[in-house]
Amino acid sequence: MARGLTREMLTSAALRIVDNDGLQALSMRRLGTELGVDPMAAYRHLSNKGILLDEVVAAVMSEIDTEAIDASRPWQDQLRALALSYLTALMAHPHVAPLIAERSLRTAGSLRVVEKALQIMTEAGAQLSDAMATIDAIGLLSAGIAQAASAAQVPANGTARDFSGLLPPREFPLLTQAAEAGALSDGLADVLSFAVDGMIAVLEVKAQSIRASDE
Amino acid sequence: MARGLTREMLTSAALRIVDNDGLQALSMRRLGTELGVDPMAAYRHLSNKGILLDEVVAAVMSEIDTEAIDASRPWQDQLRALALSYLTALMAHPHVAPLIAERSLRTAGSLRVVEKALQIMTEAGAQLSDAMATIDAIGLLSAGIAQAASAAQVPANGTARDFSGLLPPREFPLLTQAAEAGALSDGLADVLSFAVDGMIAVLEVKAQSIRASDE
DNA sequence: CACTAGATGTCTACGCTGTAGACACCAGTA
DNA sequence: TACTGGTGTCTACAGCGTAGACATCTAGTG
Repeated sequence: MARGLTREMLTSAALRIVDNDGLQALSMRRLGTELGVDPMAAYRHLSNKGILLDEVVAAVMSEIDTEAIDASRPWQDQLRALALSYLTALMAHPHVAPLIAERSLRTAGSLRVVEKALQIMTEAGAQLSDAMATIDAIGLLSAGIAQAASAAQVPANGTARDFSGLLPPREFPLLTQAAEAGALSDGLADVLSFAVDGMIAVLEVKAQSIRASDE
Repeated sequence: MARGLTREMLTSAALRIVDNDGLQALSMRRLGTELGVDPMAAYRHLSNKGILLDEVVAAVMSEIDTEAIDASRPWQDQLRALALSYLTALMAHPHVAPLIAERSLRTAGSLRVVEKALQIMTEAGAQLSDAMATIDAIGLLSAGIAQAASAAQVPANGTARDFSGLLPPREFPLLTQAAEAGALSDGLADVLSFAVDGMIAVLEVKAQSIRASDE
């Protein structure tokens, strides 16, 4: 009867399944098999599958390392580091990304990170609403990037991706050029830093103008 | 026997179902019911459900209005307008957003938009890789925003969202403040324009420095 | 020590899903 | 008129999440 089933065992087994075989592979039956236990056993610890998914999201979120950010560095670097930590955690479990995007980006587990980011930016003189926008953008972008990475890995049952060879150069000259330069599928991660740099630029300008009007 | 079933009828019925009742409501059986036809009839026109979903994505993409962009305006405005068109199309069908995020952001239907955006930015002196990054960011952010909007509408089967009343102010002072200011759930759409403005700023600076080194 | 109450794992079963395969019919061509 | 290919229908299968009954093991109480 294997009396020792716990929420943590279920969560980590679930995460293992998702990491190895993708999100669609995570069924309650598969989860049971993975732990050598009846599928229904999970329901003694988790009232439904949704809760299990929340738990998986929380597990990934808990891997984000906020302590590694050096508070002595300029706020711009801190923000960049935080964004990178976030993306890194997600990219470690790309198949979880759809869950993160779907189940709100601010589930309990990520509150810690959000608070940290707010702190960095407001101390730098940013307005709360701008800081929130920046955070949302970082979260959404990271989730999107990870999701794209996940989708690229899984064949995704009969969908026609990868038209690399077959896009008509007449109609799409620039796209063709970009594809040939490899700018399409590569460097999706650069998108985040590009966007973050952009938002930092805006925050800098705004903070400066506020400081100027204060004097 | 209703001899007149077409791919378009199936696609538009599917989109109607998704818009009204969410993505999880779209089953082949439901699709059949919607059209007063046997569930299996759809398989005469679409080899599997994945193709149907691709078709739905394409339908939404086709609603993006690239012609409405005024070429006489400065490129910054054009880019902003394009981003807004993209988001608007997605927000018209928020429940489709997960599909768009999952099935690559550059399915056939959106190539047109991507090419247009590339054109705007390269004519303004941007490098192709930077332009691609900007486009990816716009696409991912729009999809993320729409997805968040979709998730907020659907109760999402037993997940604990909306901790508005119950987040401990001691631990999360800034978050609490932001929540009280309503900066959390409102204005997700502002996130896109904030990020776009940021990336425009970066593109401007880069273009300027390139022009300077040319002389 | 005996007994009980609760927690936990197991089993069966229901209605849902996508879709394979056989069948029935109808339109157009030879 | 006979046939052929396209289309809609029907049945069936394996898989899903999970409700509800049952069995068993553990801890606490007298």
